[in-house]
Amino acid sequence: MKYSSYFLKTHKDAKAFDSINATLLQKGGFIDQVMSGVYTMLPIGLKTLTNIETIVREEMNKIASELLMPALSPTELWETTGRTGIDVLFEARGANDASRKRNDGQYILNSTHEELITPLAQKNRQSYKDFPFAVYQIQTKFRNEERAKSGLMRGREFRMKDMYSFHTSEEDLLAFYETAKQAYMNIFSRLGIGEDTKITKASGGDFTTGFSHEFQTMCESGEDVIYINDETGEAWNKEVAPSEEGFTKHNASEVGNIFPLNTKFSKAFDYSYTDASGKKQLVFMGSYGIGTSRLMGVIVEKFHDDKGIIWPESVAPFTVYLASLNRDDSATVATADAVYEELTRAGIETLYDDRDTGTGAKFADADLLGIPYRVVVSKKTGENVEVASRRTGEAKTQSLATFIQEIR
RNA sequence: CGGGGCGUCGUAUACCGGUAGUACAUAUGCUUUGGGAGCAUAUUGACUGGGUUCAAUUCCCAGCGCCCCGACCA
Repeated sequence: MKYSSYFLKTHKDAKAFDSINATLLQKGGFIDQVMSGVYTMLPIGLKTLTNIETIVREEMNKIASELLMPALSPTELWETTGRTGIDVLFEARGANDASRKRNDGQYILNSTHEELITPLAQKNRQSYKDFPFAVYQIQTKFRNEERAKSGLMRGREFRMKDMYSFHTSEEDLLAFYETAKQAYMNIFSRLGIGEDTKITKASGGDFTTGFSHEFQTMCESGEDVIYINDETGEAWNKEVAPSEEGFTKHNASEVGNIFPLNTKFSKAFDYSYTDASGKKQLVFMGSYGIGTSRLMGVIVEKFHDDKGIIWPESVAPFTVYLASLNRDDSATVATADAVYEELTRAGIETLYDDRDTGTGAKFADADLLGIPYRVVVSKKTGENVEVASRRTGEAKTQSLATFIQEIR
């Protein structure tokens, strides 16, 4: 991608927020705030988010089928489960409904999709032979948080992967639950935060008398507090309130949450399957969420320095930032063009800074945008290119062919 | 939902009861070109509604919005 034709604008003097991810992502032109807790994903931001979601999708496809449910749903579905009173729910109505004397609040902007998936599963899976199964989606969710804050870490409209599993017994549900846990850890490892992400026991809410589990990424700016047992390494959510003795406290951000729903929703929707003997039995369900846009914020919180973001290679919007210097020298420009073509042909995602700006501006953008490798072509580099690692800061001059070979 | 702060060019900010200033950005020209370049010129602004006043961007009230702290977060 050529910088000159990309819809990208960095902001040298962007406002500094207390939240690092809000500051850096806006300064780097990844996101644009529309209102409190609501952001546009700009092209380079969307590319990053898509990389995160692709990793999530690849791991989820191993255990579930992807589908896409609507953001809008009829209020009736939520009345079935009695969850219309949840104060984070957004209601929606047509702009002219009032003058047409129709009822207000006929629709809900979904904050989660148990109310939609349960009747959908019921339409399609009624025999014990059809079980177990799991479906998931990556979709935009709406929650009217009483206080949106911290950039992407707590929005009112945000991206989430939600999966739902269906079983004929609690044992089968719990077995799948463990499979999902493993899939989640695979995802967090691929995103570069595996070692810092703990599975914590948390309250099961009104779904179960047992625990639910949260995936908490240790992070200074996280809004949760977790307790890790010094001996066993077991982690607990603050709300479960273990004694503090023998535990180490960490700030953390909740990047995933899994719930054994058991029969709460199948009861509400009267969703039963027919067993081998012809009897009706209630379906057991589980739900599993990962906040993909929040993950993007958490990754920035964890990987940055005073110059900008340091994306892990797996999520970086581009692999290479090609800084073309000496744009007034046609031979050097020709070399840079050739390097760009070569990188592109090698399948390496490259942001080619072909702008006619000063060197400082290019280097500053390379650092701010957090692209893993900065490749410089200038009068100095001649037949070679200069390659600098964003993470280590180390720079070396080498042939392009060697560089391509090294990173492939 | 409680508390605090704020609302001024595209962005970040300053001043002011009577002509709103600066920086960045943008445009043009010249000079620059290995760490957010320099000079010159130009363009662009008071959240909304009400009140006080001869006069309100400034003071007061309300609404809306944003930031921060706390509570909340199935």
